[in-house]
Amino acid sequence: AVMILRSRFLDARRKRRNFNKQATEILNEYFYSHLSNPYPSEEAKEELAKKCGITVSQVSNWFGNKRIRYKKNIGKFQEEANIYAAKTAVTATN
Amino acid sequence: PLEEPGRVQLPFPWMKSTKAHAWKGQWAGGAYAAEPEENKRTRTAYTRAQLLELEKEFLFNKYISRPRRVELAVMLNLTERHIKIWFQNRRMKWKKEEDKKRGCGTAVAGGNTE
DNA sequence: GTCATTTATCATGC
DNA sequence: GCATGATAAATGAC
Repeated sequence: AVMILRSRFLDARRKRRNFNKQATEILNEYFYSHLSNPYPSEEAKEELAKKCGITVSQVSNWFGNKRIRYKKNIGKFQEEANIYAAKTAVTATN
Repeated sequence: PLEEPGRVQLPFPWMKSTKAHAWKGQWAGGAYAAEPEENKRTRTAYTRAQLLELEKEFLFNKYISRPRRVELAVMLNLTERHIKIWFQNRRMKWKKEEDKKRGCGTAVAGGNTE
């Protein structure tokens, strides 16, 4: 009689698996090189999805989570930001 | 010579809370002051019974009429706004599910011969 | 109305 | 024990 509790219980919904490191690299690279406006267009999302081997929805999820978590605690991401900032700075000088 | 070489990323507009509640001093020169616990966005936790009724209704009608919405609001002890928004979100979810089902059998992108 | 997004919350990974 | 991806209310642009 208790089974009906927890509407989200045995749903196949929240099966999460972490993205592989390379995908995360690509997403972070885009995020930090567009920090002034980290809102990829639909086309950009498709391209990112392809490069990362994930779906467009997953790309949207990632950016949504990243934006909210970043702005909620900028300090926490400072180190990460510097790493990727340095990475993209190389290509910027050319 | 006080400029940071590593450069602190500027507080860009998107980092500001969309609701005027979270930030006070804005960004004047990089310093910002967070307003404490003003008001958090509340997220209503629908009960199982409420969700069951809403789903049942959605099975009949993807769009709910105004009179029916009033009726349902009373029956479920929710506001009309709650129900309106629930149906909007539910339609979006439904569409996503349909798109997923469709994409399987028929031709994937690449677009031609059609 | 749709729809991308914000936000809180959930479930899992590790 | 938090980091992280997914889901679902709630918001706002259009």
